[in-house]
Amino acid sequence: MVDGATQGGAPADRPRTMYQKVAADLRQAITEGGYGSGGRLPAEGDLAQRYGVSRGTIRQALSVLRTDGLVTSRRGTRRVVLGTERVQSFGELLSFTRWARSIGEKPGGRVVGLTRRPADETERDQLRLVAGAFVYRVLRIRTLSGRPAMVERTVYPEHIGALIARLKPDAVSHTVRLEEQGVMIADAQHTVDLVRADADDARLLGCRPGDALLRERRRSTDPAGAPIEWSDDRYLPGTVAFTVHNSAASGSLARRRGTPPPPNN
Amino acid sequence: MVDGATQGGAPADRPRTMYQKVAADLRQAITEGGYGSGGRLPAEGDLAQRYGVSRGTIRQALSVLRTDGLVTSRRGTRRVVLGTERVQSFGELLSFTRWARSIGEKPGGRVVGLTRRPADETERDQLRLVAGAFVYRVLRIRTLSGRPAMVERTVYPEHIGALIARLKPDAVSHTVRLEEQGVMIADAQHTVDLVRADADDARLLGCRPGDALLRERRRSTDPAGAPIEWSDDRYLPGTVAFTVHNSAASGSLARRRGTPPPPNN
DNA sequence: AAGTGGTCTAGACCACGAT
DNA sequence: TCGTGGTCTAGACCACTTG
Repeated sequence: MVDGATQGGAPADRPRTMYQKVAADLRQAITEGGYGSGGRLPAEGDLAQRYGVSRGTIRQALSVLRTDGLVTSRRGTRRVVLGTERVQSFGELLSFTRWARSIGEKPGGRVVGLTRRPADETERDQLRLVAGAFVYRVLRIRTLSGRPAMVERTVYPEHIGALIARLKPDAVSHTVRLEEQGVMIADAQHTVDLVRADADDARLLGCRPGDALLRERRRSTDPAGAPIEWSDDRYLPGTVAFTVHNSAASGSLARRRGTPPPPNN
Repeated sequence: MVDGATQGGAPADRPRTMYQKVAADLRQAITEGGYGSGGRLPAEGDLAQRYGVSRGTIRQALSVLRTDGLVTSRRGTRRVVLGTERVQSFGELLSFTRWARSIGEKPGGRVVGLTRRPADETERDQLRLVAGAFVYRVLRIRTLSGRPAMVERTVYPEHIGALIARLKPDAVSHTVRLEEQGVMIADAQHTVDLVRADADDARLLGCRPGDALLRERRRSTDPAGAPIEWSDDRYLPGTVAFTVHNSAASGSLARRRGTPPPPNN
C-alpha cells in the first residue's frame, strides 16, 4: 500500500514504527558524514534486505529524509546526499523557549497584558469562531539571556485562553504548559515579513518607533484542524532568520539564530 | 507498496499519473469550497472505489494535499479541510518573473553587473566547487510594474553562468531561460531575515543606506543534487511576505504580495 | 462496536539514467 | 541493456476516534 507525507509522531519522540527507526538510522549515518556530502545512498532493495523490511517501508523512511532536504530522489539513479545539517524539530519552531534552549540561550518571558473580550471580525475569521465568541489576547515580551528579543501578541479561543490566563506572568513557556494540559499543535501556517515598530513595540524592545522589525505571523491548529492560536511575533533585527527547504512537493521551516553564517548545505 | 513525499512532476504540469489526477481533482473540489472549511473528506475507501483505484493511490494523492496544508490527517477520523487557499507552485517561488505575473504585476529586470572570477571560499562551499574554479556573479535590479522592488546578487558555477552571460541585460526571466536550456531546479534552501541596505542597494532601490530590507538567501540544486545558483535577494519593505505551512513532517514556502491581509485560512 | 486512517507486505510493471 | 526509483495493486492488521 501507499503512504504519503507520513505524519508520524513528532521526530522528537523515540521512533515507534519500522520506517521511523530506519529513517532515524539513515539520518544519523548521513549527518555523521557516513555517505559524504554528494554521496550516494544504497539502493532501496539493498536497504530493504539489510533492515529485513519491505521496499515500501524503506521508501516511507526515505520520504522523511527527502522532506527534510537531506537527500534527493529521481528515477534511474540512487539517492544523493544533499546536506548533512541538523534538522530542527516542529516543537523547536513553535516554541520560542525550546528554540532558545536549542541554540544555547536562556529564554525568558513576561506577560505585559492579558484581556478577555469579544472577538473582532479578523479574529473570528482566523480562529473560526462564531459571532459573539470571546477570545483572550496576550501581549508578552520575550528575552534571550536577559535581553529583549521579541514582542508576542497572541489571540486564543476562549477555552485555550482560559488555561493561559491561569499561568504566572513570567511563566517561561506557554506552549509547553498547553501541551501538558493535552493541547497539541499539529499544523501551523506562517507569514514572515518586515514591519515598523509601534509605540508598544518600541517601549518593550527598547528601540525607536518606526524601526524595522522582522515579523512572523502564525496560525496554529490542533490535530482535528481546530485553531489553537493566532500570533504576531516581532523580532529585533539580527535576532532570528527563518530557513526553509523545499522541492517540488515538500519543504519545512526552521528558526535560526539571527544573521547566521550563510547556510552551509 | 509505500510511497513518500511523492516528488511528482511540477504541479504546474498536467497530471500524468493517477494519484496526480486524483489530487488535482480533490484540490479543485476543496478550493471551490466543495467540502467547506473545516469539512470532512470522504473515507479513503470510498474515494478508492469512486476513482476505481487502490487505497494506496488515494493515500498518495491525499499526501500531496496534506503537504500543501489543505487537509489534516489522523487515525480514527476522516480528513478535515484545513484551508481553501490557492497553493503557489515551486516555479512561482523560484522565479521572480512568474511570481510577479501570478499576482498581476509586470515584472522587469536589468543586469547591472556581471563578472567572472575565481570563487572565494564561501562560494566554493555553497556551490561545492574545487579550489581554483571560476564563478559568474550577477548583480541585477528587479522591478514590479516599473518600480524598483528587489536587488538580486546571484553566483553561478561556470557552466551555468556562461549561459546567463549570453542573455540580454534586460532579459525578463533568467530562470525561464535556464529551463529552456535544460537546466532544472529540483530543490532549494531558503533563509529569510532582515538586513541594512548598503550603498549599492540604496542606489539601485532608491532608498537610503542603512534602511532595512527583507532578505532571502537561496541555494538551488538540480535533480542530481548539484548546486545551480546561490543568491542574495533584498526586497524593499512592503514588497513581499513569505509564507510557509508546516506540520510534523512537511511544509512549503510561498512568496506573497507585500504586507497582505492576514492569511485567510 | 464500527469506522477510519496508519503501517506493512509481496508482488508487478514502467520510466529513466548510466554504461 | 541493466539497475534504479516511481507508480500501482490487493490484501492484512493495528491504533485511534466516535457513537
